[in-house]
Amino acid sequence: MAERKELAKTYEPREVEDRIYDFWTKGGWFHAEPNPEKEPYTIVIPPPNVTGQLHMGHALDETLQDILIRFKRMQGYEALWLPGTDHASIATEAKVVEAMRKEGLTKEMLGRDGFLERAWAWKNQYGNRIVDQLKKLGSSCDWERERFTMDEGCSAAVKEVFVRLYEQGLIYRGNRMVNWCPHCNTSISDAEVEYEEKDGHFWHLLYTVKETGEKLELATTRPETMLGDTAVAINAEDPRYAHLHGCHVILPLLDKEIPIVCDEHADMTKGTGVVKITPAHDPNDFEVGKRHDLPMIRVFTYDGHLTGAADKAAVDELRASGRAAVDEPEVLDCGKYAGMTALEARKAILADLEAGGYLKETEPRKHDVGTCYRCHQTIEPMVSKQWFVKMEPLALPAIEAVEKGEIKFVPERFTKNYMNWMRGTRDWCISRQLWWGHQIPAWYCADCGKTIVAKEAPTVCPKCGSHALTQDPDTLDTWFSSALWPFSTLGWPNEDSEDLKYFYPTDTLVTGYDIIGFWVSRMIFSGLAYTDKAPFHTVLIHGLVRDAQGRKMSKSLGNGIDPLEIIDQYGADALRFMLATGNSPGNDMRFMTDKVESSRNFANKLWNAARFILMNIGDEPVELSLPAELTLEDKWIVSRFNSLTRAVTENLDKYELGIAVQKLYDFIWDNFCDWYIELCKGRLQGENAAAARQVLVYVMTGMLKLLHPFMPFVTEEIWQSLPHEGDALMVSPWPVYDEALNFPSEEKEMERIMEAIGAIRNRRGEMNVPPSRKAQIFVETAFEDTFKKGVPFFLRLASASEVTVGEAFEVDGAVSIVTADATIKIPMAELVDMQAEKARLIKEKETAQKQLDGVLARLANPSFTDKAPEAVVQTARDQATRLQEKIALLEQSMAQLG
RNA sequence: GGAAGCAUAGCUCAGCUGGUAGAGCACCUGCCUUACAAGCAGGGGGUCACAGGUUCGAGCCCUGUUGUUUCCACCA
Repeated sequence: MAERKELAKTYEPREVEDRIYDFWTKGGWFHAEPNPEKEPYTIVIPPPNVTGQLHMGHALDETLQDILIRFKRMQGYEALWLPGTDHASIATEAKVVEAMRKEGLTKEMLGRDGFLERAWAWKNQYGNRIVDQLKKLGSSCDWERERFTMDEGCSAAVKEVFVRLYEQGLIYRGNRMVNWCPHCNTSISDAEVEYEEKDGHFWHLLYTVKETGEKLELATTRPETMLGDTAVAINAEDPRYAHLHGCHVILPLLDKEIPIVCDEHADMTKGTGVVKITPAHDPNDFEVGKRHDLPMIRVFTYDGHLTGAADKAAVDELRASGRAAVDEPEVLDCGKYAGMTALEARKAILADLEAGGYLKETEPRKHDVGTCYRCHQTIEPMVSKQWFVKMEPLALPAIEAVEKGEIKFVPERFTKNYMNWMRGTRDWCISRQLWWGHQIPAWYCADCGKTIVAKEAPTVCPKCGSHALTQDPDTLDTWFSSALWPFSTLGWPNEDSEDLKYFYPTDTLVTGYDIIGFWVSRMIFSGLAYTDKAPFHTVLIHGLVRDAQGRKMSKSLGNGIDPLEIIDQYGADALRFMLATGNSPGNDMRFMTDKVESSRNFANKLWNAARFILMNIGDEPVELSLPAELTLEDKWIVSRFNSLTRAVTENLDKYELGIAVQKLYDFIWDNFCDWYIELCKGRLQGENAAAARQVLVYVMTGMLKLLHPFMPFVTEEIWQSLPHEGDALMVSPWPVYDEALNFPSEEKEMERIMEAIGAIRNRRGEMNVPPSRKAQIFVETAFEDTFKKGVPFFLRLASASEVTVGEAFEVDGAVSIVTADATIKIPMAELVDMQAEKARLIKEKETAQKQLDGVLARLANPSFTDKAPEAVVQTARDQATRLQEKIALLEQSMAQLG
């Protein structure tokens, strides 16, 4: 048994948390190893951005994971919580570029190697910050296994997957419509585009039909793309334009002839039914262009300016050399507009259109604009040569696995969310024009144009023998490596890895609903495709932590609350408890300081209960088992605790963490502190103190265990101070329900006494009698044995000076208090207004009568007694009996008052 | 346009497979009762958004309505 310590007067988390965390780490209890004696339980952390800072969303996510991991660890599983960080390509690169900008440096000035050196230095400087912050929360991660998405193992996995998919034809490179962010200077995937409503305009333009000379009106929100128009489209069914089939229009400003095509994309009901077609800069137009074999003309450079002579020359040269892809778009020399930004070009082009009489009208209009999820700049749809993952063959098994129940979402409704995403997903653009990330393992031969995809850099072109090979400069989407996280961190692609064999597939994935599409879905199809197994069986989805007004916490609003400040002020346990309480799975929650405060108060309550026990233990040795003889109140609390054990365990198994923690809170505060400790106080002064101490320690220890996953620090600290077996609470065995400790009849008896005490307190309160005014009480009851056992409790908890239990008493000038099991008479003549007393009894009888009528009405209904379950009917009968007894007792009291 | 969530006490939210409404905070009353005033005892306060339906019985299931939030798609 370890040495016991004195506990400070109030719980001071700041003095406890770091010390306890250190103690756990030194104990090595966070570490997991393949162990054939035990069942594994594995969670991989959703890796936070390596240069990020801990925010409330992380705090919630980590808290839930730590609760599950600590619970399973105590249950005897080999519990592994595998931590790590994500390289977060765009976010990190942007930060590094920004820092460089302040020094007057650009990426180009440093070159790729120089830039990467700085990026790694940045990562090494800030990468540990988030890890340290996770520790502050109490996260019991296996830090010996910490991983990074760009470390050697994860990089090997990335290359392996890329090469495999390429060989299977599931990765291809081509000119496709992508979302181009001119600010981040890279393509981004469809999932990374966020739509925001912005004020814009609808410009109505007039194009002249070559054959008929008539003006054709069409509307556009992006006039700056018109230089790249290669057709206008009408609907074949549209009677207004039937006569124009096969005709042409003259494109203003360029004075160029382009065809009128019939295409279903032209919607007769929208606008004038005529739509301009810019295949290189609009996703729909791209499709129209393909259907009608229209030329694609690019008018934007990749950094968002209009193209000029040099841009055109570069592509023309590529074409002349024969190395251009067949689908390489043409580039226009935009002449006077060349070099303008999209916005400048829009102004200039509109001015010229107006001057030429081509602008009919400008209509203000709100519309949704695609923006980059990182920088929120308007994205330009653009045809660009990128790498893509062919999604359909990968999505099908991923849909099936969820349909078959191999993977379950909790709550279940998020399955639909996932399915929608999976079914609707288009090919995934995975190349990014960034340097921070996994460089694409593809090399191009300068001499013959051959593409070589390999895990190792080739030295010679297998087709022509040339040595002029250059690697694709692009890197992969961050989510490409995150998708492999559940197995790349466990040793994959090495199939013989002991860790992989033992810990994979993992068990539970805990994450927010906002990244089901980004991440969860991609891990699922990746796991199925490369390991043949679903990477986890359960996805526990939680909501967002919002601010007190219900708004999303964001940097721009400045309404974010720093979890570290909350921890500093209230303690990690209070924060964790608050995040786990009063919230059902998948729902958003609001962050409110008073909720943290009340959690902090709860930690302090527990702390003081422990102080009380320690004070009473003193230097006495205490047996850790239950005493042989249990009193009524002992059996009551032990039995209640036994049920609590089952309820908490069941709810944790169902991922109902909020319900589990609520039950714990109620038991600890109400049953244990407010009742059991008070019930014990008398006994602790007497001869039977040892047994009471034993029960107190027994129940307290059990509560600490059940509460430990939620509030690890304070529970460990208390446990260490109490008599205990073993090294640490965090690795002590989880309590198990024991039928031998179930005492329903004692629970019932105790409740009779507690109800009577409550009724007395209530009456005294209503009559404003201070507790110091003790009074004699007479208990008339049919349960004499029970109430005789309760005598000491009445003395202590019901301000009784003397208690007499019997069948009937004649007491003059008494207040009558009636429960279902007893009538309590308190002679307090000087305090009693007999008229008021009588009125009160009448009112109470009326209330009881009303309730009784309701119950009797139900029982009188034959369809109720026939159809309702027997237990429900029986409850109603019992209720009726109790109410009848109560009414009888009330009548008796009224008769005595006269 | 498609889908989903939410609507319960003054506020923030629980209420798991239908059995007759709970907590925290706030409010009112009385208490420093030797673990805790970050506390103790007691109290007031709810047509469970609205309208129908199923059922012996609905906060919970079904349909519709309103308000609100979110996701996805589209918007020339």
